[in-house]
Amino acid sequence: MATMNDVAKAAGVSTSTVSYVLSGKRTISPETKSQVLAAIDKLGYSPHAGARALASNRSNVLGLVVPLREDVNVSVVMQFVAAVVTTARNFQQDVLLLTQDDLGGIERVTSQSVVDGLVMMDIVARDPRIPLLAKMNKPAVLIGVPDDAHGLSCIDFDFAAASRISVRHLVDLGHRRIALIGSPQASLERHATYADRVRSGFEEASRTAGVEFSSRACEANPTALAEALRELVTGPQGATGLVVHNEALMPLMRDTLAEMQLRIPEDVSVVAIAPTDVAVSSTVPWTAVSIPAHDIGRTAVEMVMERMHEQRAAEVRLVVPALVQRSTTVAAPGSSKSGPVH
Amino acid sequence: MATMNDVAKAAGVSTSTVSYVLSGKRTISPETKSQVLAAIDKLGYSPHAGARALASNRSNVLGLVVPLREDVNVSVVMQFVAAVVTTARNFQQDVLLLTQDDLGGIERVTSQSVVDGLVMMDIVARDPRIPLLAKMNKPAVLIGVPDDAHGLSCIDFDFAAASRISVRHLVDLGHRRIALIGSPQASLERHATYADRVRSGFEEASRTAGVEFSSRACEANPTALAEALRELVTGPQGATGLVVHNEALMPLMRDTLAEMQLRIPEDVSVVAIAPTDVAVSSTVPWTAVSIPAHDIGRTAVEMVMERMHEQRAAEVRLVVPALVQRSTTVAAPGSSKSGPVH
DNA sequence: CTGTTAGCGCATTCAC
DNA sequence: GTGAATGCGCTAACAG
Repeated sequence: MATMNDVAKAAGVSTSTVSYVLSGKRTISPETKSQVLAAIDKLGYSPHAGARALASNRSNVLGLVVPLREDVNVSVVMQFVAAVVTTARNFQQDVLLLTQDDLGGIERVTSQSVVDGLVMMDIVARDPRIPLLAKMNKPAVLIGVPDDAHGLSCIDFDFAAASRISVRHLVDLGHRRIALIGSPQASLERHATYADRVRSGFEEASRTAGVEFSSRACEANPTALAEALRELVTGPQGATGLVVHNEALMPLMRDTLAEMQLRIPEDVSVVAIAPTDVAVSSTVPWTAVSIPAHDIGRTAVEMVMERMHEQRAAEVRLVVPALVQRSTTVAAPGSSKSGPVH
Repeated sequence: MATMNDVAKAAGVSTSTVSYVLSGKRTISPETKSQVLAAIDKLGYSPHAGARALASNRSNVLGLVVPLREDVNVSVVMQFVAAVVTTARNFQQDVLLLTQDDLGGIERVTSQSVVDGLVMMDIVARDPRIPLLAKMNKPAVLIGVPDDAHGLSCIDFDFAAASRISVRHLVDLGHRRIALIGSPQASLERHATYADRVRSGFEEASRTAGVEFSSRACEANPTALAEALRELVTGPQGATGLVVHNEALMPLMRDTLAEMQLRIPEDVSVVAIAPTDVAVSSTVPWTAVSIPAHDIGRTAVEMVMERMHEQRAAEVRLVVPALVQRSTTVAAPGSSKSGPVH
């Protein structure tokens, strides 16, 4: 409840001096500085965020728009959120949470200067929030790359490339019939950018390699997975290599295949496109392309902060994927290949 | 960028009039009111949150402290978060996110008046944040009941009662050897209040009923589950009835039991203590005590808001549990009971 | 290196 | 039913 004025009086200096020891925006002699700090300590002073926001025109709060849908993987969302909050703190910023569906919220917090900038997750191809966000005069970064970013900056994992290197890995191992088990139907239908890009990357790389391929969505439950596997692996497709991009399915994958009398990797090789922890937390770790959720979240905040002060051109950053071979991929049955060829 | 003054000029009235049409704190004639609203619309005016916070001493922001641990179930956390954000909006409040480990954050946002109140999740028995929070002069509500609430209000699901009715249900069905599969070890060790209470409720009710019982923690992976089941069910304990309080295990439960040649419910009856969606989203729905995460989150916000203006006594609210029998519990093998006896 | 001072945009108390 | 004036607590430009 003590104000800066109280501190100034107690320390026998002027208000601005107190302000400046706090902000460090001009040099203060060691003596006065220590007197001010002593007074601050003595009075238990802490600055009033609202007053500061009014005078400085900066709230030190970032908005984060998170999806709270059923079909997004919550653990990945949490990783993003954790990364964003942690990074924001490094920039002395707090994080205000907005939900996907609260369209008015974006406009409100931005026009009322509740936030200094925004990070928006789970972008879809033609996202109605983007033109809205672009109008508001605050720095914003999209996690995901929409069809038209309206001049906003984007950061994303290069899902298309992730898909392509997964395909190439399988092809190099001699697999000639491969399949993609993708996100739930709902993600595809709303054209979540990651889902679209994984699929197009998969199809493109498969065609280039000249292998037989097919792909399908899959819900996150054992029944749906079993059906997908029946269609793609034991069925007419007869795939021997699988790319799986569906975090929630990973814990079910091994058991479900086992029930169908299929062994990994002897009968079917599997590449996962999944967050690092999902890929390696299994008893037998997956050959996988890791989605570095933490890095992406951190970078998103850094990009917002970069644009906060200096005017800066919009950019699209894609995080380059890397495949790590673990125990779930081997040379195709009947193939002469004993390992990847480069 | 238009200010209230601009609006006042454009409407040919004074600033205070504009303020009052916005707040509704005094009666305004229809004519002036519509002129003001027209001016607001024309100028695209929106109030500056910082200025409002300074003048009114209210930020219209609630703080929410969420756990970002490994051992908490993220989907449940998300449900709470969604409920809190949604409810907060009904009270014209935004939500600022703080993480568990950011101890200084609680103090910062509260002493700087960044937030008007706080909701804190994942309380442990002797939570170091509680004395800290109690000192700050802002309304706060704990989700969970600690040993000493330091005068703060608490809301929680009555986990002890949930556990007791689960036990009684099994006992009524004739089960004489029962077991509890609980939260991961880490939750128990840090004395998360829900984990402690589920266990004590389980043991108390088992003793009262005079049945054999045992309980143990279980990590959220198939191997750990298999080991727990070997110990509790097929091992010397020979439990025929199981209470499971570990959301992340539920998707694995059926498969793991199947691998061990155990059928539900013929060989073992299972009661789940889990969020509603987890309990019913399975192919065969569980007999369960539902954790109403949404209700709890909503109530937490309501309690904070109640304490925002009027001084109000601290209280502890416990949400009463209810068990819904579905297909995973039947009379014990060899029991004469054909159903629950009341 | 330090002090003085004029706002930042809004809420609210008085006066009418 | 309306207006004028003051202050909320802080920042930053200006003056020294």
